[in-house]
Amino acid sequence: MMPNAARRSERSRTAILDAVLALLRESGYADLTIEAIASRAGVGKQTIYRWWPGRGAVVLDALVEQAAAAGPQALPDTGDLEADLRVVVRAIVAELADPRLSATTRALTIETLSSEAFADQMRDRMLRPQLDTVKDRLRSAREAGDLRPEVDLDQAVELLIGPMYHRWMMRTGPLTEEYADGIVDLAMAALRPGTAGKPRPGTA
Amino acid sequence: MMPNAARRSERSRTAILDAVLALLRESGYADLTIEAIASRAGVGKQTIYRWWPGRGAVVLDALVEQAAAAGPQALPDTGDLEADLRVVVRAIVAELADPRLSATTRALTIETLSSEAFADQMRDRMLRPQLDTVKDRLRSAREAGDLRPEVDLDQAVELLIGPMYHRWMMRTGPLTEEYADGIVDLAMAALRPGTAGKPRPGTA
Amino acid sequence: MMPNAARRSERSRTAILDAVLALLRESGYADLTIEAIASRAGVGKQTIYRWWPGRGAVVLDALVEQAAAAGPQALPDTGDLEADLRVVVRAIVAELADPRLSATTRALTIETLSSEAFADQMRDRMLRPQLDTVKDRLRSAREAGDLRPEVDLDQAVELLIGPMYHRWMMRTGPLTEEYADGIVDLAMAALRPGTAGKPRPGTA
Amino acid sequence: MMPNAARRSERSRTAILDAVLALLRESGYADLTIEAIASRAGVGKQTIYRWWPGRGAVVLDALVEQAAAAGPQALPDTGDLEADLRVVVRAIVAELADPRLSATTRALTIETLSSEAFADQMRDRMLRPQLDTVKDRLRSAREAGDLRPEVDLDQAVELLIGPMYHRWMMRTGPLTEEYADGIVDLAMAALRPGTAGKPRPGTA
DNA sequence: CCCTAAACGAGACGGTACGTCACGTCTTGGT
DNA sequence: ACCAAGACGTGACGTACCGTCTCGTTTAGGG
Repeated sequence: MMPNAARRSERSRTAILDAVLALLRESGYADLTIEAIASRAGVGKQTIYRWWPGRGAVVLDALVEQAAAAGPQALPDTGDLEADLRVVVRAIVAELADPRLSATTRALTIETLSSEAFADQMRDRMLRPQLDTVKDRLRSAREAGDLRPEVDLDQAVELLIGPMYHRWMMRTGPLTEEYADGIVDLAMAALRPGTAGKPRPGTA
Repeated sequence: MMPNAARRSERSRTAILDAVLALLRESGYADLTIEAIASRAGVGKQTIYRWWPGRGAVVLDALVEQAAAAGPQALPDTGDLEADLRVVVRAIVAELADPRLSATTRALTIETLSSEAFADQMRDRMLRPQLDTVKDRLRSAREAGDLRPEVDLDQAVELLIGPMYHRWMMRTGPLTEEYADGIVDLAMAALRPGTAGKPRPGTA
Repeated sequence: MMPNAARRSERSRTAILDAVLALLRESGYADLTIEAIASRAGVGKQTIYRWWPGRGAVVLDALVEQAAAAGPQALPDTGDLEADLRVVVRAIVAELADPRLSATTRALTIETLSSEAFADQMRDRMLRPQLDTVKDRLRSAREAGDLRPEVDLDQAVELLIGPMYHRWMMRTGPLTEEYADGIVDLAMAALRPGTAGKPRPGTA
Repeated sequence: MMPNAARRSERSRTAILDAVLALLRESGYADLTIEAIASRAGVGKQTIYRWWPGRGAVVLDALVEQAAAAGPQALPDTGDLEADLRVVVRAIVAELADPRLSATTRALTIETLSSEAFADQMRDRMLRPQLDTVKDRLRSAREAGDLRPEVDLDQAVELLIGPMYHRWMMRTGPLTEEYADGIVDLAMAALRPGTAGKPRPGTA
């Protein structure tokens, strides 16, 4: 019933994942059918269904593989938090602004919205590693006293990331370097210690 | 070639949009086929294809109609910016946390990611009106001196909205009232005047 | 309920019948839809349905009109039966051999096979007049003693006509002048008096 | 592009042809849709379209199969040509007179008139085998001296068959046993040797 | 000569069937 | 045994016409 993973053909596995990346690049997620993958990979459809539950899973594997091949991208830690964040945020904005590069992100997001099971996989295998690099940098900043100690690090990461993705998805504005810097400015204002976290009782 | 809108049957239009809402409620976006809509509405498929280019467009119309029927929801302006924002943000978080309510948002987001044409429609007809209510509140806050005057209002809105949507989509954490308040705290810290905008040269 | 024939638009009637003939000539019976006729004639579909029960009836009217316009074609009566028959048979074979001319016959035959009501109309309004000219010639031949008196004239006509139509429909052989003459030879052998009608009792 | 006939499912093929025959029996050719066949056969539409170009072709196969199953019907050769022909002609007339039996012939004739490709198939696979049995009998009659040697056998066959089909299609008269005998009488008069083939110069 | 009821063009409508596409499963050699 | 190849049942797609049903707009005859 369950296939024997030991006998799995590495040739097929690689051909399939390569085909997925090629087709994503060429035609976009909407035209990415299982039959197209099988045909492009020179593989039987059953060989795909044997090892993956569906389209989303194959795509995720393909992209994780791709990310792994690119090697782990570390975050600079120059001691200057704002400068370091500027680097990441600019990089992400640049990637989202490039239709070629963001096509895969688009695909993953669609699948994430379509399937809870996929969403969990996606989060743990693709997203979390990326977010954690930022989170680690913020943690070291907190230890250095560059961060208000009471802020939740996860929320802080999302404060940086969320607005960019929102603008990218909804096309509510340009994705430029100036925009990236604006994001960092706002985020730094929110995170920098100097400001009283909650001067609520009697401000005005 | 182009159908004559003057002769359009209001009965059919209404039946179709109602059917879409009913089916969305009952079965979700994945099971929402044109044939199911036509059948449920007691309408020929051609009548759908005559007036809408595809599934996404019908759904968008249905939801816009629904939103319009609910009447324009204004934002409170009590004079206390933070309190007012807390109301909206909590409301949005609550809606996203409810699987029933957020199903349609999920559908629209998928369609937005799938089609540029749809994305533009979606932005202008659904999203912008909602974002503008927040933007208006921020503008009045700026005039009241409750906002650093140099912040871009669009970026400020996205600073509030983006993180929530990101967490909702990527399931990176709980969508609770505490979380909503955390968002508002961070955003207020970023926007509140007291803080120097860019104390970059020589941080502390 | 029933339309008032007195108010009927002659312009429309003519345009419709002309459109039928034009479309039959250009595209054949299979592509002859009511919508195509209406569009070509610059007429509303309802105007067709108001005056005719269906496609077959319009086509029949169009072809009857066409035949009437061509005027009544008489059969020669030179006194030489065989020669006279040769003229008709050759003419019919020539018409059937021409794809252009036989297209309408093809259309009528299809409709005849499809609808009994149409078959009766077709027989009485198109076919009978043609067959009767042959039958009349045979009758005068009988009176002249050129025909075995006991043969049934209807069967005799069909003996001439039937084989041609069969070969035309089923494409069992060429439709040439030699073939036409062969038909006439056989038929004359069957009809000519000299032969004993039924020499059955003791022939061999 | 072309399906691999070796992998074809015999089960499906049989179910489809059986469904065609059943539906033809029950509802006639006009109601015989591909969807009805697929549904009745418990088969996907694509399985029909994979192996046949259209409705006519499936029907032809079904009827050829049916005819083959019934076994090859030979023609009697009692030595008495007229008696033997009377048997076939009466049988054909009887079949044409029965609306149930002739419905399929009607269907095939419509399709034959509609498509040249079908016409060729129809002729070679259904009609020719039937006509050849008659032709064979006539050939043996010629060798026995019961036939004028100069008559073309194909024309002779059509002389027998054509009139019947014409009367059946055009409903120009009753299809009775008397009629069948009349056909045979006329045909025998045309074919029997005693008569001079062409006494044309100087008739009498 | 005008008025009004009809017939008209246009085409939207609820349907049915079309022929195609991709799904996920099943089957058949081949290696 | 796993594989490529691809046939299979399923179901939705978007299109073409069906015959019916409004819509204004001619248009022709009876007052």
